[in-house]
Amino acid sequence: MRQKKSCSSLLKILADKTRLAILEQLMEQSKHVSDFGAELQIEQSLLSHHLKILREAGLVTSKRDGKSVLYSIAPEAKTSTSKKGVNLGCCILSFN
Amino acid sequence: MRQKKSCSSLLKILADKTRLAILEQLMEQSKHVSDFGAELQIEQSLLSHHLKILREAGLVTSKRDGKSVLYSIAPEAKTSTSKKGVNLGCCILSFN
DNA sequence: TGTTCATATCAAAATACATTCATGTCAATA
DNA sequence: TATTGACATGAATGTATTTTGATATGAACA
Repeated sequence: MRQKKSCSSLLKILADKTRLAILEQLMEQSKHVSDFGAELQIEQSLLSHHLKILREAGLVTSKRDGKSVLYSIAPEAKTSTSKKGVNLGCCILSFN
Repeated sequence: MRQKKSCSSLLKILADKTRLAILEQLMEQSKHVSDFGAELQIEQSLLSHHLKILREAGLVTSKRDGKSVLYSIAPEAKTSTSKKGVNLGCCILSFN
């Protein structure tokens, strides 16, 4: 996480249709950028832009894998519970 | 709740410094509008605007009480757990 | 090394959201 | 019933965020 963020600004990062969908997919499993496409149906550059926001907030990590890049939920953002969730530090979100 | 909202738009409602502070205060106890003032330090009309957004999202309820209006966390937004939290329907937020 | 595939970046345009200010409503009470 | 206190509303403005489109980078491979 580049800099300490307030809880409201962390929530702002989740408060977007696309980014929430990305996180939901990543909670299932790590994915390459091109794998998001099908469900998200957005432009490549927009997807990349949203991934950057998630990366800079420390919610996801990326790792080059040949020509592609593999994205995962950041370890610090993972929840201890078995339910799907995101740990923002200031609060924990649990999805149904 | 006036209309069904997506999870991201519900999160958007929490993703604001002022509204989050309002909810945090209401998680402690119900309050009259004038009681928020001290900690929030915002104009009366702005506070009122934010309360309206929370009301229309179904997160808080209001009830006239003489000259004042009493605000509370909406029953449906309450969490069953003892910890401080908000139930958005699509997900539950738990604060530390 | 030149080309292609996969992804990232940048700046501009579009859209959405927060804030302000003026005014309106509603209940209490003089 | 006129006034005041407490809050709500609406329109205009300011500010932030999202989206687009053009271009750049980096790895693989011919």
